[in-house]
Amino acid sequence: MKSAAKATQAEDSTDTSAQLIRDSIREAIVERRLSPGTKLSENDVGNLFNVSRTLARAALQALSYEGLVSVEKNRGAFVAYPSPDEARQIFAARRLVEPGILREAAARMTPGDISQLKQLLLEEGRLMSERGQTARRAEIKASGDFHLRLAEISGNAIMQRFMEELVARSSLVIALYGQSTVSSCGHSEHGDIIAAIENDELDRACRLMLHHIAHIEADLDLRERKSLGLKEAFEL
Amino acid sequence: MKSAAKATQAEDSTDTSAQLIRDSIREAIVERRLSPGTKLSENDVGNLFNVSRTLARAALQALSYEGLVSVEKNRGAFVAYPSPDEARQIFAARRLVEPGILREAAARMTPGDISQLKQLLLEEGRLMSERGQTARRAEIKASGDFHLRLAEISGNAIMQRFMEELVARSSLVIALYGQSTVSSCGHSEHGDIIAAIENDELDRACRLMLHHIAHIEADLDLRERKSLGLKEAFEL
DNA sequence: GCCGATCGAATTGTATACGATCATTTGCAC
DNA sequence: GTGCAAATGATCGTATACAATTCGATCGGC
Repeated sequence: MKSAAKATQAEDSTDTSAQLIRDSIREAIVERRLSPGTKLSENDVGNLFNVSRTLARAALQALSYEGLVSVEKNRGAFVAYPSPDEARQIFAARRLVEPGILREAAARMTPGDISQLKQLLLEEGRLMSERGQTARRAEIKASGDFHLRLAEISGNAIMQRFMEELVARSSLVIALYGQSTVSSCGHSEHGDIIAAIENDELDRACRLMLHHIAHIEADLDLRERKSLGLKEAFEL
Repeated sequence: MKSAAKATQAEDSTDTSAQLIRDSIREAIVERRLSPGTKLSENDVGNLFNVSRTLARAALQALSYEGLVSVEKNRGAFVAYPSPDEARQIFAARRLVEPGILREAAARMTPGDISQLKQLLLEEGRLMSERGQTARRAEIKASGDFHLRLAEISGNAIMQRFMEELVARSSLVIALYGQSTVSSCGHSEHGDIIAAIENDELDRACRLMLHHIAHIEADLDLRERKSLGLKEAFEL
């Protein structure tokens, strides 16, 4: 069902265990079951997935390359804790590439793609009205999947992988700096973008996308949060 | 001197050996000392760098993530052999991101940056007029460095890393499908772009960049080259 | 009582070992 | 001589073992 799994499966089903572990951990990070800063010990990861440290380590290194975990020499791997500056760069990158992806996707979009995107929106809306942790997590992922699906439709595997990285890291940023309890994306904005595409208003769709990204970013409080483990924690 | 080394060094000098090996191999690929399809056995790589297979493997996996080598399950790692379709995607991605990077870079560019870029062009021109393998290799790298330097000036580390991947993979594509003996980039076009930036003609600079990329791509012969190890090789 | 040094447990860095898979070649039948 | 099958060699996948480093705790000094 999810695109990543489908792609790798179609490839050659040549998934080494390390990649499965990597995907599992990434999913956990994106769904915010793992918080930024959480230590990911090689032993613990290995035990959790019943493999040796070798594979756990490989998975962590791969995640490090995606920017989702940071490995510090001789100290271990941690779920990434993006700095405000990194956060800004992530969203700057999204502003830079998503309009272009949207244009490409719109050019190649079939009626089937559109109805599939609409169904994604429906699902997203359904999850929004639901209560509970699992619904919340599914909603987070669904809102990201909208952007990923566009990248997939654009037909450029390289941009697709890049967007996967950006969406995942965005989730981390939102987990860290997001303010409003309402989760990641303004849901209606996704619908507006689709509508604009359907009406062949490509420029408007791109503007909407930029506004959408700006809207997400505006909900962040990107101030340096020093350790906060000092007196400030009690001065309130 | 080169940006990658500087960045990692400034970071924390926390370079594990695997990363050094990865960088060495990447450099060899970009400079086309390693041809597409060359087998990179874990044993050979390990022996070459006097490390165990563990580290060699880690380096190869990292390169695989960058798309520079392809690892085939139970068969080994090979210098990537991008298909024509992949090649098109690489250049499509560059057309998509480089104008945006250029805009960002122009907005932040200092006089020092400009003179540094000009110096890069000078060096590039000098190498072009020189003869010999080493000059050719240096020229290839220098022409890529122009694009990388722009990404660096843009101040977005994420886009910078992405461009590093795109430039490296472009080098592979050119090695495979390039026709004209004259190496990768039309040198003068780099100068034109700088000139446009200096004159605050940002739109023109972006157009020039797009033309430049198109120009590189136009020099490719992106036809499927089936194995070619059959009778076709002698039918000529 | 508080601060710094030393020791120990835990964790990572790297190497080696063993089982599994794939490519090649040898040998046999036809 | 040709084609298929089994054995052989090389290479990869994964686990385990040992060395190096870090973090925390205990102990001694002030």
